[in-house]
Amino acid sequence: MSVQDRRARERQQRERLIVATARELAEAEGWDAVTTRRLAEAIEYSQPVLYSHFSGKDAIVRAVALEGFTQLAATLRDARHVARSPRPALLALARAYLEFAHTRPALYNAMFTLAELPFAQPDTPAPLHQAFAELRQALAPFAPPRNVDTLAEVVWSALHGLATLSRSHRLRPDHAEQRLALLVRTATTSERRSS
Amino acid sequence: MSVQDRRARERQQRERLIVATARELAEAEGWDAVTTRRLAEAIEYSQPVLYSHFSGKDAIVRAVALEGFTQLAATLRDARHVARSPRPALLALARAYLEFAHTRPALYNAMFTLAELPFAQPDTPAPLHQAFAELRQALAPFAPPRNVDTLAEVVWSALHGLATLSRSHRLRPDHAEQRLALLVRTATTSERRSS
DNA sequence: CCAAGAAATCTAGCAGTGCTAGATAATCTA
DNA sequence: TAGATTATCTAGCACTGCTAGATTTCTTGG
Repeated sequence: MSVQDRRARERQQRERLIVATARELAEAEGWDAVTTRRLAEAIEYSQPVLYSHFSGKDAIVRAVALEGFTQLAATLRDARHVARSPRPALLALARAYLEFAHTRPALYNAMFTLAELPFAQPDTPAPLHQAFAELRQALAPFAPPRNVDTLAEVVWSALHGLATLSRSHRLRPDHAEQRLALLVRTATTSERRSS
Repeated sequence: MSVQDRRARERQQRERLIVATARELAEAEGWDAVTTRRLAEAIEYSQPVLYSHFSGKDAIVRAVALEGFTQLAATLRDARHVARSPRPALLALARAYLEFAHTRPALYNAMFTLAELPFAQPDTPAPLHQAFAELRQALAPFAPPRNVDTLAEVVWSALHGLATLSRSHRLRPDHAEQRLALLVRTATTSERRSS
């Protein structure tokens, strides 16, 4: 059985190579540059090899997106943990979110517009749930327990909207900090836990 | 000179036909179905005719998007005017925005993810400015004059985020009303004009 | 160590895409 | 009505995602 083990290991490694290469190519030249031919050439295999790992190009994008959610979750966790009190923690998390979207636009795009990954559903992949959980945690001190999820969804929507709209040049570029401050202020003052 | 006038008129009419057909095809079967061939066939002309009106497919999508912003602005204005006091007006506007995005997903997609239309810039097309102005008006009673634009940008981001995330099944489907209520509540209570 | 079987990989091609050069048809002017 | 201008189409290019069938590589029993 050792032969099959080795083969499985090599397959897995090559699969990781495909996903990593797709991500790098997208981050370097945009998703338009990620064609099956270019991707195959970059990993030094022929096109059909891609289809022995993934059902199609969509599935590759989805894999990149999933990887992105793992990274985003880690980024948010780190940001949340540097601050000690709840409000600075939320501010740091929000800032980290927007910076993630801004510095890795291709990856963010895969996560939110290219790939179709169900979220609020039973079969939600773990990384997605985890990223949302970070936001939820950061907001818990500011909402009555029953409403934390709703607040998290709204704040997440706001962050996502800020990220995408500012990316498409639809928000004033020099007011990012004001928007962030306003968002955190409203999210933390309107729904006090004690209410 | 009457001949040229008639020709210009016919050209303009055909251009409108192209844009309308593109929109209808997209709303009926999604943007993937809007290929230059199918579009040409639908307007009963050959492909190159499209390129005598538009520089490429992108420009057609952009025209559809622009038309969409005109409609959105009108929808928001109507919603805002049915209510008499500021808060119900904002609630109605927000609801109308989300309903617009929900009932016309292809059009909304063209407006916000497919087409590249600069916004917060000197050469922003009028319909875009107008749609934003409606939101601005609805929020004016709830923010100090200096911050209206910032508040409008954040609320718009939240609405856009709610629209796109719920469309990709990343928000709990049965909590749309709670999210809307929470958004309006926070937007209207945190930044009182008198502050 | 070698031949047969199995597994992995590649070559070549399909149907579709956006877009365009050059030929053809329709229209207007004199 | 002939010539010039304008409008339109046919045919094709280079690209896309994807796949059937040939080919090579590896594994294993004798």
